[in-house]
Amino acid sequence: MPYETEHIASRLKEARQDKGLSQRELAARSGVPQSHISKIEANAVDLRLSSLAALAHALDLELLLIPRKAAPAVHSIVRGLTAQAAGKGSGPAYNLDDEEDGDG
Amino acid sequence: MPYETEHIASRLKEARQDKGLSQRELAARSGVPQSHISKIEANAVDLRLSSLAALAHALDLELLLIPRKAAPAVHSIVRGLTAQAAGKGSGPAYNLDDEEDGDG
DNA sequence: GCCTATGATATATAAAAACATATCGCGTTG
DNA sequence: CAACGCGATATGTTTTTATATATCATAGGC
Repeated sequence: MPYETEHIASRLKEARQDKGLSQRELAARSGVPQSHISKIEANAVDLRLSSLAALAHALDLELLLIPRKAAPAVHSIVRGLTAQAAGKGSGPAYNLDDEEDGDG
Repeated sequence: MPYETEHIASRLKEARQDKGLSQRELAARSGVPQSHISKIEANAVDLRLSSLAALAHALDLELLLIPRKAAPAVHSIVRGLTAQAAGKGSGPAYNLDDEEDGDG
């Protein structure tokens, strides 16, 4: 029974687009064929860990296994960094103190 | 060129042992054969994402792709939770203030 | 000693990923 | 209109995973 891998696929696509890369450019960087990247991003293939690692590397991403209960905290951290990167120099500074609060 | 997948293999083994499960017990919970789990934990196979997801689910782990620059902060979070679980009721409370320091 | 459980290894088979290569329809640009 | 780049799709081949099943050496308990 497959557990959710859709989030991996969409995360890869989102990261590629955030970096302004085309699938062909990512193929050149990662060594994974463009046609395969298309399938991967559509979650149309059960890809190998080595392919995922190659794509993650090319997109400056880290593949992690974390305790499920740490996931909310980790998502907050990541969201904070993403917002910081997006609103560079304009948004509020990242607040470590707020971390344990959690946000809706 | 393979990028590091060893950390995934060792993370899976560590989580299984932390839960006091044998490979056969994990096989029963995840649907992945014990002989395959042995290879996976030895990083002797380039496993499929669906297999990884099944194992992660059985071990209460979440598979995440995060920005590389968020990795140190995330590792701190996870270490804090792990220490908290290990030293439940006896060790010091988890200190958020210490997070940014980082430890060697 | 016997029994049980463990993790590692072996064998054979089926299914699918990975790859190379090509091409398509679509949108944009000049 | 032609050219270009995009993502999606197709084809054929090779390699590898995943599986079932069995067995091994080792360790522990009785």
